[in-house]
Amino acid sequence: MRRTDHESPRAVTMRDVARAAGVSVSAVSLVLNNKEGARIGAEARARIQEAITRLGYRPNAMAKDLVTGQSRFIGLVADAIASTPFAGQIIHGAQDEAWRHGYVLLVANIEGNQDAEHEAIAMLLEHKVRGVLYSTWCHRKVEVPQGLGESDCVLVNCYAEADLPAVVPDEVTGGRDATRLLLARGHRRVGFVNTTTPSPAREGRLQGYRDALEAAGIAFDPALVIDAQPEQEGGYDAVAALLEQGVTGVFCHNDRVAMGLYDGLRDRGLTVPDDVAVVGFDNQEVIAAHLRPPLSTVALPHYELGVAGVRVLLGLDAPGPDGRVIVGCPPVERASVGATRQYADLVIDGSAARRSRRGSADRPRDD
Amino acid sequence: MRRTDHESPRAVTMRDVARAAGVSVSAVSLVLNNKEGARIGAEARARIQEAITRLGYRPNAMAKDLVTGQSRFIGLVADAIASTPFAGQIIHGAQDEAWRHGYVLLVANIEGNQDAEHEAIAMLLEHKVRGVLYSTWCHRKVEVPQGLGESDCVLVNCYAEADLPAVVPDEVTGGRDATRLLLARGHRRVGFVNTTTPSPAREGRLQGYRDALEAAGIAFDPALVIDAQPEQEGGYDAVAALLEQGVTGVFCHNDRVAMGLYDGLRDRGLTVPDDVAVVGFDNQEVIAAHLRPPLSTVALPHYELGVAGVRVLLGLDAPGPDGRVIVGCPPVERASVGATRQYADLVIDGSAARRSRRGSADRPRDD
DNA sequence: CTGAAAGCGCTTACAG
DNA sequence: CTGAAAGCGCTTACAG
Repeated sequence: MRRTDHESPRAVTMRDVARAAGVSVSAVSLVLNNKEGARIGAEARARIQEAITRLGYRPNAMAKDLVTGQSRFIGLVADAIASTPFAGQIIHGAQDEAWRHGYVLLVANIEGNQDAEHEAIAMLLEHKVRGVLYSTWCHRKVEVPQGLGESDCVLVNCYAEADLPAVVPDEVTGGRDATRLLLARGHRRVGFVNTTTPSPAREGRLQGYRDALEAAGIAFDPALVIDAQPEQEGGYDAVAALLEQGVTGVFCHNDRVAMGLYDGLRDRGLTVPDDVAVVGFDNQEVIAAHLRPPLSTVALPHYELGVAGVRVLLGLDAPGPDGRVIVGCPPVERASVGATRQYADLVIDGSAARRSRRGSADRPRDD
Repeated sequence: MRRTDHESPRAVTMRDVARAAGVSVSAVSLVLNNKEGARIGAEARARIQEAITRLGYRPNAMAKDLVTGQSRFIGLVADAIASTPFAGQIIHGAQDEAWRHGYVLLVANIEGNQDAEHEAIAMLLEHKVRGVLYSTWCHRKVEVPQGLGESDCVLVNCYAEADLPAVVPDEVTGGRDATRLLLARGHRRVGFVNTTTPSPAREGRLQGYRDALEAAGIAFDPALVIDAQPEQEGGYDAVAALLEQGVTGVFCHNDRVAMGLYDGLRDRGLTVPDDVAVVGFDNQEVIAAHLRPPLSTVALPHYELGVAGVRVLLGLDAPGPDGRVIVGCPPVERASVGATRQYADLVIDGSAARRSRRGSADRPRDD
């Protein structure tokens, strides 16, 4: 078993390189950061390069940060990295964007632990992070912890009383587009299985549902809205009430609810989409893409939320006057609403999300 | 909108504290790290404390690391943080354990991007990490990238030709325990839907299945083993062949396959567990805990893999002579095998996993 | 065109 | 019991 000696013989430093190349450390620093002004002789340059590779020199990022007075860290506090893939997508987006600008992510996971949160924030602050992204896996209102005021801070997938920039998904437009997926197939009695949990998702998606109905000239019927726990069990249990109302299409608060609904319908010998068309929310791939039939849904743009969070933090994007950046939730059409008009899943890339973010910027709400 | 000034007026430093308290910086450093030998007067100590809180002083971790010559970073390279919750659980475990020892996780996500991998490793090395955990979401053999040799390195949920310590799940015992869940209910014709993908999971779980049958005195029948793609679709498609063989219980390569199997059985009017009992693998909560009926399965110990990775890296745990640390996969019993003998899910905590890791240490295999 | 020197914020012997 | 000094590995004016 190879055991790398970590009482290493001493790391190779810039001075070693300088000595090996027969130049000063300043010269090495200059070519390393290939500074414009630096006029270093071609052969000196070559000797330096050679020494660097021969000695296997690696710059010391911390020494560099120390002297330049600013670290290249961005802190990311996440509340549930282990329970859902959602936090992972935020991290992925944040990291890609941070990297693009020479920053590195310092991730602190807070699995509902208050003490860990304090510790985590202290840790980030002691590393003199450029700023911190405070993120939640589920869109909600948060109490921003103390110490965060000492640093730049952007909220991601959450918002607060405090006057902090917040990047959040566009629940209203998402709910509207989900409903439209059904209306476009001619469904007129469209049920909505909402969550029982008060949240921006609950209020926003309901608003979107109502907006879509209104735009289609369909009167809102409260009897078609069923509150249920936002899991498979909730969807399953909602089936009876929905069928009683004679719905032909159902918009579910999330994909898990839709999965339960599928089971309930099947138990009654009904099929999707012929008897009842179904649309979910979240685009949780492991479920939505693999139900029978695959589930039409609306994607939560976690990756884009992470990207946008970093951009706001670095001052590359500015939030609206209300301090919000609203990111669109792109619809993903699959077979659960009938023959798809387009067979490929809608592409969810940066440009698409950015487009929808702008498109919905005039509609900042959902709290 | 509050915009924290990041051209900050200059961070408060130890010298500021020293000046404010009327002592030397050494004195401040001493009380800050409450060094044993340090004899600082009680009142000086008090003045220092007061100055620290009044000025809101935060130590600079990077300066500290620089002078002590060792950083408190542990690097974690993950290959798919965004696609599954699995990587998140590894990160969670690694972070908890790292934190416990005063280390902080520097996470680098590699979503299948070779270039990003090189960049990421360079980044970690330049931060002079104490070592790096190279992890995959799916247990497999990997090619360890170049630069990693420059640092201590532990493989997590993967292994390599190279002579590196590897922390991996116990696929064999997992497969055996999953099969036992069915045998214990009296099933004698037990099918196994394995994956088509060659992998330690494929070979190990099959071995476990065979071991369990043998221990129960049941002859292995190759016709009962169906290879299928490891997703819902694979499970659904396997139903016909399984029923043809007259199975009464099925062990599925993973929970997603089990989910597809449920659908296939239901389409034929069969019920779980009365007509066919089902067991999965992975314990992917969002699915397993919410199927109808909830799915018995075997948990992949991602959290514990992360913990163990850090422990091996820090030299707190030693791998076996073959360089492996094998972590157990605890069975989680739910209703899909019939009335549960114990109603609560088996607890998957550190001690349990550690126990099973030891318990299976004499059984290092699966490649 | 290149080198010597100061300094980033700390810690740790070493003097007093 | 406490302070002055050197040094961690860098960068950046500033001299030659």
